[in-house]
Amino acid sequence: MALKQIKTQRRRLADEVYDQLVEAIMSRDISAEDRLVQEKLAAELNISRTPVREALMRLETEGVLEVAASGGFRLARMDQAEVRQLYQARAAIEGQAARILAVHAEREVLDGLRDLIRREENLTNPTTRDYFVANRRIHRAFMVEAGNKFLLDMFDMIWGKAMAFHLFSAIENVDITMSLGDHLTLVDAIATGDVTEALETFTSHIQAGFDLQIEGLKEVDRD
Amino acid sequence: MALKQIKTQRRRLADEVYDQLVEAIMSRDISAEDRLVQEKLAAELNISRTPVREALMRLETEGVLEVAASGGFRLARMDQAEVRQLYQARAAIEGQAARILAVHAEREVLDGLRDLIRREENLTNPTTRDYFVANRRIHRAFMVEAGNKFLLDMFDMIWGKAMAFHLFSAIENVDITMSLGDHLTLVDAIATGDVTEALETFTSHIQAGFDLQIEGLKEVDRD
DNA sequence: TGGCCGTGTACTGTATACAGTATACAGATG
DNA sequence: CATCTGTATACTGTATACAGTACACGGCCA
Repeated sequence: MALKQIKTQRRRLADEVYDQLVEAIMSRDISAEDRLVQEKLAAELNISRTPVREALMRLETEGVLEVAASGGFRLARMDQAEVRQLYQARAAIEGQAARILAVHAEREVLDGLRDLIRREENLTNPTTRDYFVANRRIHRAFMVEAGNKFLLDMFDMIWGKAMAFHLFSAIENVDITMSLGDHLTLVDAIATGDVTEALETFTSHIQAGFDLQIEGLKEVDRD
Repeated sequence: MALKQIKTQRRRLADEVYDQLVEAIMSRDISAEDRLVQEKLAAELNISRTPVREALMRLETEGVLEVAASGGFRLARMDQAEVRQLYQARAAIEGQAARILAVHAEREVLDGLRDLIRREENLTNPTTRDYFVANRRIHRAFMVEAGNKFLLDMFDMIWGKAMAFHLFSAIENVDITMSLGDHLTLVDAIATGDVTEALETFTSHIQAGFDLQIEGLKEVDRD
């Protein structure tokens, strides 16, 4: 008898609030101007302030939110210098994962990655958000296979921030298909087993994403 | 009239609790067997459970604590595989900082780092903890100079975990002086301006730390 | 004596109450 | 009319109260 363990994962209300906030941020229901106030949110969700407070503070330590001048929280802002830093950090994390994979990855793992990429990139008429989600899934798959939980944590943290700023998603104004298809070459680079090759390929893929990003930001500024 | 700005840094009780817990963990006042219970801690500190709870949960998300089976929190455990992963992550972060520094660092910055290293390494009869603190200060200085706040955050997170496990401190049973003096060569590697050279030097320095660590863990196990 | 079951207890999560603080606004004063 | 000051209020941080849950322990039965 092999029953599946009932996930007794302690599910706290704060987690629920957290998820809802993330969802709301991603779908732009929460804009940069909105002020998030504990009491108001609590009333809206029909729960007490305590779990709301916890979720907000968590998002704050993650750098997604920041305390507004006159109380409450606001979406954190990121200038171009910080965006560059975020991409640098991303390169560090994902580059390391690539190195690990180049040394350890077996054929089946790589094939699995290829399958996933083909599936995820098969988007019909995708929105920016669809692209962001697919892109994240693909990149995250590499991290998971690298099998380092700390790197994975950091990946999630970075992409969490990116989510808040609608980054890494190749802005609406730029042709996002440019980046698609490129992911398979990442797998190829790993398959060579050459650590430097893998690192370089990942780094330049991410660099290309950064360039797209900057391009997109410029377009937005032009409005 | 130039009055000094009163530090309006919102200081929450939770921060105070957090600091005290970190301090207690570092000085081994909290051992792996201890169970941290909100109510007890609150009573001991003579405050309410709320800020205690916040501090504990923060340490949990940072991976320093974990929920104990029968309620309360306990120091998280780390097996050798995880230690290896932590060092891998460390190499990713600090290696990237080294690359950045190799490209950008000016002479004065490097001289400043050399000064700091000489000061910090000048330990008379150091305890393991002294060594840990000095080591962290040195490595953190590199990160600060690299000027990437995300990498710095991750550095702090990694070393926070390390603190909880008394890692990175070159275990008592191993000659810690082996690692001292090595730090100056890190600066030299950066000074060459060669990105690969800088990365390699940092990586192998960290690798050496890992080897020492494993050595130390074996010694402990032998008891 | 060993296993099982019910009850007590210890601890958590959530709600609410209270007090302090910073901001905003209105009124006063030159 | 502009600037300063006092007061209201909006929001937070902390304390406390309440209810649910999971574990442990002791008693009961085989």
